[in-house]
Amino acid sequence: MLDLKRIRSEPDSVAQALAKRGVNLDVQGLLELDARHREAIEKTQRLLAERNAYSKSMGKAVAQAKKEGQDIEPLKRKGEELKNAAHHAHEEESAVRERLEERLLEIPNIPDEAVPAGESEADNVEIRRRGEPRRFDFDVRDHVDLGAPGGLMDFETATKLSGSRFAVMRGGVARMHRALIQFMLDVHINEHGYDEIYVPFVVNRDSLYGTGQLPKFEADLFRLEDERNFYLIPTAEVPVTNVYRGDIIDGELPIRYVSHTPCFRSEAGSYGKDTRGLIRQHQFEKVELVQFVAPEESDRALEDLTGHAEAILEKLELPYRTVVLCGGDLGFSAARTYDIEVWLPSQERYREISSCSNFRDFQARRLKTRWRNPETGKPELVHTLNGSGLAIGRTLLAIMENFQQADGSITVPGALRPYMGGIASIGGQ
RNA sequence: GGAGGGAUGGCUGAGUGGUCGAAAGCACCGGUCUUGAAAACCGGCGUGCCGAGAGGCACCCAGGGUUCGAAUCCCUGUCCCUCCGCCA
Repeated sequence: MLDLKRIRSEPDSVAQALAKRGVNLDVQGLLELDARHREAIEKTQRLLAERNAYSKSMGKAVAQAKKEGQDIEPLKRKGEELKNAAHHAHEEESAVRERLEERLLEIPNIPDEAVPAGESEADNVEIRRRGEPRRFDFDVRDHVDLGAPGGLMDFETATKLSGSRFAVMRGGVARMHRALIQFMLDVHINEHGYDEIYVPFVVNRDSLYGTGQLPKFEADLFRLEDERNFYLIPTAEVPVTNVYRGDIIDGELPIRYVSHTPCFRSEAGSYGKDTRGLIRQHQFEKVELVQFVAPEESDRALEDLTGHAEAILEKLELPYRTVVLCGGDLGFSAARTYDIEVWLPSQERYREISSCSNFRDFQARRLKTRWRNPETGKPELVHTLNGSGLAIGRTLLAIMENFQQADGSITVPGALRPYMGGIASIGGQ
């Protein structure tokens, strides 16, 4: 959520910044609502103050009237009038506030100044490239073909069990999938200073509002048929960031959490896109990095966090590049995002494997997550960040494709072997 | 699933429908005293919103209601605790 005070004080620069992501903000309408809202507040408060003062004097007045044998009814009637006036004013105020909040909740975050202009993925700007794509002296297979023998990767069975966009994995592939989770968690805990946290995979609506999936992106979510309004998490970002919803954080910042969770996405509107293989699934695993930091630290924190995700690719010897998302490709809540893309030999291009974002105070304002700034002693909004470190399924398929051998077997990257009982290769034939 | 009890400021814990944003203690911050510290004493010590300011308004789990007036009464929901049942 944007700071209404900022929209009020510099409406043009806000509108201009949002234009960079292709959003046309109705500043005029917003400011009008805001003005009406504040008028309504003042009116309500004035009437309430009157009512309160009158009520306070009632005790004595009633006693006095009784002593003199007077009728109390007129006194009550005056009070009732005051009550009704205040009540109506309050209802009006609530109605205006509701409309204002509805609008505010649908406005995306303001992109950083440094975010490049652009409309789509094609306009993202590459900032670094690491590792050399391998040259193959045989015909490259994609992960679907590599995983087919022995049903190591079995999409037909998954379709029977559930439908399209699900996977069944067996044997060495399933084992590597599990190994990747352990490997990534260990690296982030031991080398990057994150605390592991385990969270629910089912969340309520408040949590989804907090991080920004709702109200606008309901269609991307799986909702449980349940009167409690539960949703399956689309990413660990939701439960992990919501850990501090409504809190004033007591301890020191930064707080760094790493969490492994499954993620569920209905992928509405993606029909015909990446239908083959593991790239786009309704269910996938992810190791997620989440940070809560002091505002002045968030720029550096994003660089750090992105580096932590990149470190995994380097340890796994996977070629990748990192891009800055342009305004048009930026997610709803993000002010700045780096996508890390891994090289896929079968597609001869880089594909997203991690997305690392700085949300600044956008999520914190929705979440009401604050910390006590030691310099001012006052509660202030924190900055939140997160990034995949990494998406497990996509890492798995990247390893399969990049480490494939002519016989169809897959060499296990050195860093992963301790997590797979020391074996050097899986699959094959 | 059944029966009962509860939710008050960082913590503990009072609170009769009116003068309660709320006693008291602890913790914390500042001061006096002290060579220093402790003790003692004095003062301060929640959050948000409106307002140029003075000040005002709201918040005692959440949302409704009764009342001139609600932390206190009523309804609904959430969460926690105890007991029974079931269960990985």
